[in-house]
Amino acid sequence: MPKDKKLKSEIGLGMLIGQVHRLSTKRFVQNSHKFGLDISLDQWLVLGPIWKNEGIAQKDIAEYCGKDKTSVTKIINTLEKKNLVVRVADQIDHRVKRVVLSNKGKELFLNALPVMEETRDELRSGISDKEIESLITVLTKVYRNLISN
Amino acid sequence: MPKDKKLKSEIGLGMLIGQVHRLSTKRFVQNSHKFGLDISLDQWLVLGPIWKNEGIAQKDIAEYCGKDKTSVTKIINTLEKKNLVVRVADQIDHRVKRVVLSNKGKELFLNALPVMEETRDELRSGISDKEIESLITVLTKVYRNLISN
DNA sequence: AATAATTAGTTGTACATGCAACTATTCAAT
DNA sequence: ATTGAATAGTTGCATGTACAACTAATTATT
Repeated sequence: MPKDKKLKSEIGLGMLIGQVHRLSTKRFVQNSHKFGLDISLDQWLVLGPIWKNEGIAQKDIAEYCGKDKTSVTKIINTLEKKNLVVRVADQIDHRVKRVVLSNKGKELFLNALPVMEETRDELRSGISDKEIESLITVLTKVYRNLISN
Repeated sequence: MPKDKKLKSEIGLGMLIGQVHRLSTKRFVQNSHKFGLDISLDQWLVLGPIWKNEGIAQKDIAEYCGKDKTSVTKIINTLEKKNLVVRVADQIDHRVKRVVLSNKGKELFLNALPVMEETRDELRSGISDKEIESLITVLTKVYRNLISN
């Protein structure tokens, strides 16, 4: 029996989004293993803003990723345990901690780019740019409905 | 600064899906509190097939919800702690456990229907049926790309 | 300057997911 | 009938999220 049997009957939108989210994070990890790496999608997402903005504060990482500050704290704990990033206390404002990539972190980030691309291509396989665009457009509307608390 | 500032710049599709997923599960819980209930979206999702099919086996719940069997085990643990469901060993096949709603569980399920509807309406606010339909169509294609292991 | 409010980050708890390894039961093969 | 494979479910571990309560540092108020 095909795995998508249930899909033929009505799957709620919320459930569909949940499935796609879960499966795509899973696929990313699997692909990272295929490339000999070991990084989760969320770790990658947190690494991104640090790459783009060396010494970014955790608060800004959270905003950038749309994650809770506690989630960011814990993901950075993990990244620090893996020696991918380092926390540096801000000299002026002693509350903020600035996060910097180690050499290992930089290397991993670059090596993970193809993982991202492959996962992206797999997701979009057989789907036209136009469809993806409309998907993003509507999903963005849903997103806007949700962020207005 | 508006919360959706970052959206103006390019947000990856994967990230967008993650945000929508996280925010909608959050919203569901918030709405359940507004209705004086205390249930998570995933607990609700697991309750659904049990409602439709009294005495369903955990394996079938997992398939129905698209969840891992271990996730189902743990969610049912939670539901059982809350006295919403009961596990009953199958008389014929001693491996399978059949799950049944308690009266409290049935009551909660019915009371949570409006929570579902409200959350659904909030998600879809200002979005046409046609757009939602196209969203589901494309998202289903992505889903199909992902389930083919 | 002293008090109060805000802000950045952490910690603990509860919940959800995925993987691997495990138990127990049933089914298949010879 | 016995051995071996498959199946249903559980457990332990690592990861991620949300909320509340907390610390420490900064800013605002008076």
